[in-house]
Amino acid sequence: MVTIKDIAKLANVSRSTVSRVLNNSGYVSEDARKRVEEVIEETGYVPSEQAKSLRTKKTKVIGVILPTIQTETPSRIVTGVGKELAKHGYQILLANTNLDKDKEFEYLDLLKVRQVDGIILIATNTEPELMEKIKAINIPFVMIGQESEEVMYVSYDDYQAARDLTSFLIDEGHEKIGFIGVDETDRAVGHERKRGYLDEMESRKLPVEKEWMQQGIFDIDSGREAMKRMIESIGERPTAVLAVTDRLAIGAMSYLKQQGMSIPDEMAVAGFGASEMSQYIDPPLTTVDYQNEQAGIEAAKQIMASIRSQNVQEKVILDGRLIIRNSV
Amino acid sequence: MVTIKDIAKLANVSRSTVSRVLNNSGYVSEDARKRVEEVIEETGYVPSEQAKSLRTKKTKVIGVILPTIQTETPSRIVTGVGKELAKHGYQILLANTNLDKDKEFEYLDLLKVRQVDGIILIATNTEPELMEKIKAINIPFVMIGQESEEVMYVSYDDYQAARDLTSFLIDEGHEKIGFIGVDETDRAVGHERKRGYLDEMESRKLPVEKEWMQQGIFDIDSGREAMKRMIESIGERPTAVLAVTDRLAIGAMSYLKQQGMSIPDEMAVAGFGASEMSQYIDPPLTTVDYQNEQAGIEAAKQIMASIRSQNVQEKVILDGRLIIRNSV
DNA sequence: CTGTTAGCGCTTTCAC
DNA sequence: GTGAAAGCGCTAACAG
Repeated sequence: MVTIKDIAKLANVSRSTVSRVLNNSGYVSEDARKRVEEVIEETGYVPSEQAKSLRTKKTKVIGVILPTIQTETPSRIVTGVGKELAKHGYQILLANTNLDKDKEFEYLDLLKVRQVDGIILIATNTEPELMEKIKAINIPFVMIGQESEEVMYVSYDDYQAARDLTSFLIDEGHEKIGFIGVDETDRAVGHERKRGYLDEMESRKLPVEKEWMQQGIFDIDSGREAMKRMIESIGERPTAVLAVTDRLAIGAMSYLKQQGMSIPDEMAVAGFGASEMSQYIDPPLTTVDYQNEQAGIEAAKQIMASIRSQNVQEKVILDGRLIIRNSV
Repeated sequence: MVTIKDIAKLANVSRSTVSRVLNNSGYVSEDARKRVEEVIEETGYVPSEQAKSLRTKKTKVIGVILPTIQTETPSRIVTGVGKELAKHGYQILLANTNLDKDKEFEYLDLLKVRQVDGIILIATNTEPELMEKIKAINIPFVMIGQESEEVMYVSYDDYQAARDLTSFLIDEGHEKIGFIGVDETDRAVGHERKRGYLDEMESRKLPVEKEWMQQGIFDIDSGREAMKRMIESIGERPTAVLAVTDRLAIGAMSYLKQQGMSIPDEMAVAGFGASEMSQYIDPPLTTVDYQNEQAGIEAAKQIMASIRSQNVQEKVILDGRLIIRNSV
């Protein structure tokens, strides 16, 4: 391996001088600079990031903790983060919890040990212990997808989007509207979207039956199951259903179609997330586009600003954009 | 920041002794060990991976180069790689080319500079210059998804899977079978799957019309377009179509349904990849499951073996498993 | 069993 | 303008 020492020797200068031309810092005579550059060229030398960061305390690596890489939202976010970071010569160290919450804690430690310059967490919850831990870690940090007073974050306006979508359903003539949610420990998806739905229903003076509110987890099958429970319940049947993710909505549609019900005539369906499939499923799904990639870009920008201790925005809240298709 | 020096001082031993208890190497008296461990506990000290790897030349990081993180195959592979690597205390440094082939070269260099202990490439091609570069980089390396005599790889038996699927279609009574492929620079997906299809057709003495062979790129829309071209061509229409990815197949189905054609009665459709949507689309898609996560695990195992210079398998070829559903 | 010493590859004063 | 020297945090002979 060729090191700065070799270059110095070959160019007949000291290591300091080589370092200077490498970093464009301090004075270097044209002559010396030329010699050094030539030798670098010839040898194909590249300085070791290793050694550099031991000295400078900067690794140019950002740790990204995420719950899974197998669904579209986090994938898009990571893509955005990666694109923005690449512009600054930073890279992503991946920490995939595979939905194991304990690992969020573990990875926080691990990333600290690895001396990453910053951490981005694609969050599924905002449990106090987690927030505590993050503050204790004391590394530039940005959370994506959830809100908390304690940390910097990029989030979506889940409440408003849910209200808008519910409002749209009502405007289309629906009065009995069902809801498929998820656990409320996920504040953004579980709590806020539900709150938006409920508030909008209430402000329009529309009743909500208990059986119309079902809960799933994040997969397609649980959407099926939730829809099944809603349909099989005895009371009045809703004419539309709002699912808090596209996957749940797709599961719901799958069940409805299997039962021979027509969408949207017998049951309108809407989701969240603008998944790729939402436009190819039959009928195409009405949903909310959250610009996930943009969220990733914003988070990366924030963390870069934070690292450079520039003026940092404590929070960025992105809007959802309603995409109206034939499922309603 | 608390360093080994601090621990040494506080525990009244030398840095070497601290290092010894840290790494469980060499002899350390019970007494000293206890003192050191206590101090470590109290201070919450964790050794810097930075410094360690400068010394040991091991970073415990594996670079993963991939074309995109937004489709299921690479996501599943990365999940597998991550799981296996985590067992060994290794992490993934992500290098997402966003389908820009030039970046494969750039990232190879970048990962080298970062001194990663190994590189895994989720490959879309096996161009000679790329293979050259990889060998020049001289870091433990495993390629996934493509084959090459030059490097270690984990791949799928694309040829056989394509033959099997074609054979299945024929067994179901189809004689006129169309094909939606991709560019053959992607040897595995473009070339081998096509070869499997053609060989099987030939061995069964079935003709293949030129118009039955269409080409798309990797997205759903291009599947639609390809199907459209096939349907609109003048000659005889096939009764079944084989698409080399599920997304292409889903695009094709989307077009067929839009045209009011019934699947599988008027046109049977089959894909590759066992995408999640394949089971929820209507009708559920016949496809080939490639155990992508397993491929990631295998690749990680190989690279770990290679790093530890244990006996390494030069190649691992995984089978595809036919999943028969109602689209045929 | 333990400490001393040297050094990984680089940056950064501080003199000259 | 340039070099010498120190040091980032750690490991690994080597000597005792």
